[in-house]
Amino acid sequence: MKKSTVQPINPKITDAPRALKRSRPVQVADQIKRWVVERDLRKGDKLPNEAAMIAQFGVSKGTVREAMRILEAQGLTVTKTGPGGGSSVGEVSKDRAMSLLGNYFYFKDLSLSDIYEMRKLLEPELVAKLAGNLDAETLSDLREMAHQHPEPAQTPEEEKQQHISSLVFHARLADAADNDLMGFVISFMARILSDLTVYRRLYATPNKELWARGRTHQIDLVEALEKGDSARARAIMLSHMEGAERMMNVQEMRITREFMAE
Amino acid sequence: MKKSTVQPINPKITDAPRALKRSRPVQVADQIKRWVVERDLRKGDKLPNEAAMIAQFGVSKGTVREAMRILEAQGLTVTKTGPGGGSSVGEVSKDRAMSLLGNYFYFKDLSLSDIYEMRKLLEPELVAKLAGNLDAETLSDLREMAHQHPEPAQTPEEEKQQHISSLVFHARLADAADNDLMGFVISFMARILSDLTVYRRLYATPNKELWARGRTHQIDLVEALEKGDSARARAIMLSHMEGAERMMNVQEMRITREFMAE
DNA sequence: TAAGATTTGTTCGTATGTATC
DNA sequence: GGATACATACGAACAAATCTT
Repeated sequence: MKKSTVQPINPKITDAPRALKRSRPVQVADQIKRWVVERDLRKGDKLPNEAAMIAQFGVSKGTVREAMRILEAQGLTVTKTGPGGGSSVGEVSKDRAMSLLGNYFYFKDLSLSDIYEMRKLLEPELVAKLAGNLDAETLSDLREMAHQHPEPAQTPEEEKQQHISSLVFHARLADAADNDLMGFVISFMARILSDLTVYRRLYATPNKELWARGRTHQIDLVEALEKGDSARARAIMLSHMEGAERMMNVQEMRITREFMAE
Repeated sequence: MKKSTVQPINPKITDAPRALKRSRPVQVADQIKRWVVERDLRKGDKLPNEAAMIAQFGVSKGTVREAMRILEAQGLTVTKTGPGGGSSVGEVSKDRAMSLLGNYFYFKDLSLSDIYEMRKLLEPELVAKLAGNLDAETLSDLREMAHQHPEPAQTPEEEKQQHISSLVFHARLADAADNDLMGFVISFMARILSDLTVYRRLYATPNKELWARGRTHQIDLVEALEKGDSARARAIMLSHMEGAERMMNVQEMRITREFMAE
């Protein structure tokens, strides 16, 4: 087990006496954030333009621009040129949130078993909840994906492609969750797995048995979901996770050595 | 259940034909990221200084500075002034990663039951794994926290403080996890809960029974962890989660209406 | 302590690009 | 197409922080 220090949970309470020197642009960015929160601005709402901010904060154009870059980089604002342009509030996209979080794990060397431990806990529960509650469109999407690869992969490239398809299948399920937090975590794991650089080692030898089992699992799962059979859906997913994990558990995995943030 | 479109999982594959106009600073920031990844630079490693980048990329000083702000905002670099200063690679802190992810959920209106659903799945498993595997220091920290509030809260303010202490207890457990992903998710949930703005409603009426139960749970849990009794640790945690959830399940929760990112 | 060197931080003026009307 | 309103980018100068001697 890991030794670690107690993490401050709520900066507003525990970080009180810190008085770090924050550069002017960061201060401005913070003020703008506060401004947005105070007025409870939402997705499309516009911020003052450059000139107004220069006047408002008493800083130069360059400083304001740096501040806006900070907010943009965090996905909080978008900026357009031209008349009627300027900056406006923009909700953080799921994709960007995953990229930003991916940067954190870039330095962490997650193991495959870490990820599969989480998947085994979350994904069976997810499908159990989904059973009987999916709309027709989602079900037909899933069914289509399940039947997408009627033949075992012939080449490593095909094998890789099939694996990614499988992860898309899981992400589609995650998107159907009404629990946004659970959906995000599951999607994030699918994305990490699909970003692996070790494809070649993991999927170098097309594996007929794995292909057959994965395909059967998906088809059976869709059926259980449609019929509203929670217990069966859960069991299928757990079995699928265990199988996939067993197949990979020898490999040491490393997160894609690539910053994922846009 | 929610309708939603299929999310592209791997931008490198699915986003191929996008050719968004990226501003100069963003392009520069991306190039620097690639540069870092290619050379596999790590935590302290230094980047070229402003002057060198200006020459390297053929852009102005302002552009380089905006690029550096982008990287800083994502937690990827740190910059210092003075001789021997400049920018260097800096691993994304857990705290910042939580803030950035918090920005995503700012717009999402997570419900309390969403969070407790996840907590019930993850935290019992966490303590089951931890049982018998904690070092003496962590155990003594936990024991101390468990005994920290010998008396029930007298005021709403005390109540709030006790609740936060309890969340610190959970975060401390999360930090002891050897699964970084699981640890992060659990810590993140603790942070969201401690950032709630609805404190007054949730903890307005000091609740003796809740206090007694929470305290007993913590003390019993530490004992089970020390003795290596996985099953008991799991059961205690599950019971604790269920109790806490039941107490709160009437309330509609909203994420702190405050951008959390630094 | 003080001076000097180095590197980022900030400002201002000007010019250019871009979208809307 | 032209005018307008905005962001984008450049370059030169000076300010501030921090290290070294």
